Amino acid sequence: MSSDNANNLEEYKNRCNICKIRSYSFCRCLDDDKLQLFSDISTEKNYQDKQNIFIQNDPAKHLYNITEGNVKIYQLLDDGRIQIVGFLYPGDFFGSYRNNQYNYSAEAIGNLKICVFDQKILDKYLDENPVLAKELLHQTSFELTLAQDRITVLGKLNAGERIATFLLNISEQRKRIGWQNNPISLPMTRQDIADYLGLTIETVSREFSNLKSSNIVKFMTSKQIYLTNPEALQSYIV
Amino acid sequence: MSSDNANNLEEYKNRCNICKIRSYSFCRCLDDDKLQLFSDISTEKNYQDKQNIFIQNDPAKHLYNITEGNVKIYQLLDDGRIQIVGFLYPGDFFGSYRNNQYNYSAEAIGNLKICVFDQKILDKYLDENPVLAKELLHQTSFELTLAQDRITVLGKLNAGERIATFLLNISEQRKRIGWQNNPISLPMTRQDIADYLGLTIETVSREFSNLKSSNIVKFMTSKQIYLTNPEALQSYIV
DNA sequence: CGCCATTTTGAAGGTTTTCAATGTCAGTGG
DNA sequence: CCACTGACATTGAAAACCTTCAAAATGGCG
Repeated sequence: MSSDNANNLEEYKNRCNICKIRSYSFCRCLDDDKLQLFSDISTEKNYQDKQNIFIQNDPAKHLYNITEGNVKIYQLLDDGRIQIVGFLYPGDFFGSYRNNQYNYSAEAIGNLKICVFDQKILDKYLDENPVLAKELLHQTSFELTLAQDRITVLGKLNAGERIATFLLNISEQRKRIGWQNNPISLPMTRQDIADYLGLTIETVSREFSNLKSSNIVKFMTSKQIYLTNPEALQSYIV
Repeated sequence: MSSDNANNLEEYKNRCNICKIRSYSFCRCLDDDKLQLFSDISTEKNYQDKQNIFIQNDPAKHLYNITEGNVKIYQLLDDGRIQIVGFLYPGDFFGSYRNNQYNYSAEAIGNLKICVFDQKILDKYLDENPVLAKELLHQTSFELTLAQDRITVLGKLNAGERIATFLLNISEQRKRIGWQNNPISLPMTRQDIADYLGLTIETVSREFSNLKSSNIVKFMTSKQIYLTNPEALQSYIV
C-alpha cells in the first residue's frame, strides 16, 4: 500500500471526527470514542446530479445521512404525476419506509455526498446506544412536524402564500445549519419547486414575477435570490 | 377506603394488562413485569366530544396515547382557516412538538379515553428502556410515511381522488387494528372531512353524491357507509 | 311535530391549470 | 466571435375545476 493510500484510509476512518455537519446531524449525540466505532458502521458515497439513490417500493435496506449537497425525495403516481415530498439538506437523515419498502424515491440534486448505514446494523447499534435511538426519535419527530406543516401549506394556502412560505422556509433552514440566509440559492429547478408546492411551473413562474415586480425579491440569477423584503413575504402567510 | 374504591384502584393499576389496544400500540414492546411499572408513569383521562386536549403552541409537557375513541389534530391560520392534519384512532400516539411547543391543536371526536404521559418522565423511562425508544421511533417513522402520503394526496390529487383515498385509508386503518373494514363509520363531520382533504364541504358532499349515484358506496346513515365497489375506489387513485 | 344544525344541490365566479408561444441562457460548433 | 441548439423559464389566452354564495332538503332531538 502506498503512503498516499494509507493517508487516504486514515482520513476516511477519521471522517466523522472532522465532519462539518456533525453538529446539525443525529450523530452529534455521540462522544468521540463512540464516534470512532460509529464511523465503522457507515460508508461514504458520492452521487451526481439526477442520480437515483433508491426508488419508491425498493426493499428498504439502508438509511442515509447527507454530508454535502441536496436530495429530493418524491412519490410518483401511475399516470406520471409527481409530488416532491421534500428537499433535503446537509445533516438531513432519510430513507423512511413502510412494510420494509421505501416510501419515496430519492435523487441527488447536484453533487452529493452521503453516509450510508445498513438498516439492520444500525438497528443493532441502536440497542446498545439508547442515546442514539432517542436522538433519531427526536430527529424523526422534528421531520414529522415539518411534514405536518407542509400538509397545511398544501391543503389551505393559495399559490402566492405557498411560494412565500417556501422562500422563508429555505431561509430558515439555512439559518438552522449556520449558513447565510439571504441571499439564498435555489438548487432545484422551477419544475421541482412546482412539484414540491403542488402547483404548475407556470404558476410558480408567475408568482415569482409578481414578487419581483413588487420589489419583494430580487433575482441575481434565476437560482440565486435576494429577499429584499422578508416582512412582506411573512405577511403573505397570514 | 371502601372495598369498591379498592377494587377500582386495583383495576386501574392493572389497566395496561387488560388494555384492548395494547397490541396495536407502542407499549406492546414491553413484557408483563415492565408493563406494571409503565402503567405507573401514565394516567388515564377522559374527554368528551369537541373538548380540547391541548392547543397549538402550548408548552408541550405531555404525550398521549388513545385507548378509546377518536381525536382530530389541526392547525389554525390567523385568518381562521383550518387544516386538519390527522384523524387519530385507538392505539395512535400524539403530542408532537417543535421547540417545546405543540405543533397542532388536538380535540376529541366523541367520547375519548387516553393515556397521558409526562414528557420528562417518559423521556427518562426511555433511557432505561431502549426497546421502548426504538418502538416509539418505529411508530413515529410510520406516522411520517403516512404524513408523506398525505402530502402527495393534497399536492396532486383532485377532489374525487382525495375522497376515494380517504375512504380506502379509513378502511385500511380499521383492518390494521383488527376492526371490520366494511361498512366503515365516519365519526367526523363533513366539514371535518373537507378540512382534512383541503376541500370545501360542498365539494365533499358533491363527491359523495357522485359515488352514491355510481353505486360505488352506499350510505346506511350519513356517518355509516358501505363500500359497494372498493375496486372502483381503488381505480380512482390511478 | 317543529326546530335547528347539518348536509345537499344549484348557479355564478375565481384561481389555477392547460395549451401555446415567446424569451433567456449556457454550451457547442462553424 | 457569433449563430445555433436545446433546456429551462416566462408570458398570454382560454378552459377547467373547485369555491363561493344562496337556497332547499334532510335528519336528529327536544
